[in-house]
Amino acid sequence: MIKEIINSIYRISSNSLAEIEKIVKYENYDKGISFIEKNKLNNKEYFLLEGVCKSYLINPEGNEITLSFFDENSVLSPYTTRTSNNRSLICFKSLTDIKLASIDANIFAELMVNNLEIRNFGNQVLRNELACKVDKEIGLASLTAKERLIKLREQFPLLENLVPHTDIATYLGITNISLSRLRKGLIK
Amino acid sequence: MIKEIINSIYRISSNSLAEIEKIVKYENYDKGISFIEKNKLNNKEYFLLEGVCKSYLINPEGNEITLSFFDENSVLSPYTTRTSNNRSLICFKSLTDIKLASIDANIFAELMVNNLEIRNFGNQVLRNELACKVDKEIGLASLTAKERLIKLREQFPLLENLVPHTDIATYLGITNISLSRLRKGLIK
DNA sequence: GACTTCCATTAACAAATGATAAGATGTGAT
DNA sequence: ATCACATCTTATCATTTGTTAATGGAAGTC
Repeated sequence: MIKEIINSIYRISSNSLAEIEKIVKYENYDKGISFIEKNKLNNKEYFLLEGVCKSYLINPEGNEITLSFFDENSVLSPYTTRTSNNRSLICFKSLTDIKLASIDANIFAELMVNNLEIRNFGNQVLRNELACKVDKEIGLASLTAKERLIKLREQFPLLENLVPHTDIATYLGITNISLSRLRKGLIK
Repeated sequence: MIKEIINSIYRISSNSLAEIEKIVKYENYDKGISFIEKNKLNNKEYFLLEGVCKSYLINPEGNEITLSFFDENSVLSPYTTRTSNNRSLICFKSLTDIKLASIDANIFAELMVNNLEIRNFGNQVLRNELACKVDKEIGLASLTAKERLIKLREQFPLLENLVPHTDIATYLGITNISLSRLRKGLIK
């Protein structure tokens, strides 16, 4: 049900909701699948119904650097912010088995132009995405790694039990060895 | 002239350009002025015509943390990405004397709805903003401070001669003492 | 000119993080 | 049950970065 996800971000009328539900499709992926790959075609907006996934990029050394985590009942980064010329700028990978709802990004863009409620919803998603990035940016620039871990735990309490610690370490901007040390230091 | 700025981002027809130019106003600020303040009303889009400015936030310790630098002939972060309920989420300060062109954000939003070219321009600005943030995010997560400084110098070669080093240090996520060390290490 | 005042640099020491390598644990396949 | 494989932890040492304090220089004020 994407209704709850949408309304938790910006409340819209059932008419507007119906317009979106008309074009929804569903996709399931096993754990460990890159369902959006860099430089490949992709023209969808996504809702994560079940499971956990991450957005990431490969750095020059060939390592995956986690950009964001996504928990169930959330919206993945909006199409316009991760796409240029229909090609994806970043990758998304399932970290558990996941269930997605997807809609065509072009049709959704039309709905945004023609429907004020949907436009407001879309813009709110956009602002949230930016706010998240600014928040992370500040954290990386002005918090210690330990403080960043504490903050991440507030956002995703179960994350360390669900996903490889390497993914968490690259998100925090440290090595997985350092993460292990921080975890130990936080036990007491 | 905002024409060159707009066309350097997304080429639009002279008709569309005229629609924007009709509503342009101009503002000048001396060095060191916070012309957008957090939690205050602001409803403008900005073009930076001359000078250098930064966006920033105050961290819990009361220090200004630089989010981005803006050089002449660039667009400042778009309204939707830095505003919620008409209140600014972040601050902007001039680091030199600056000349700005501004337009009403609500009128611009209407232009985006009604004019495909302007919509494409606006969306490109949005994508650029996100791409910048992702780029910085990756840098903070996977580069050393020295590498980040080298990258910043590629983007803004003269920055260290124009603005206080403290502003650069908080952008890089280090102290100004560390910045001084890195500068020395990069001289040879 | 003497005086602040602000900034950048440098030094010395402490703390945090990285790199490498070596165990330990758990899972799945056969 | 055993083996291989991946993952997390731990240990050791090197490097980077932070903290505090002192020094020096440039710009502005009186």
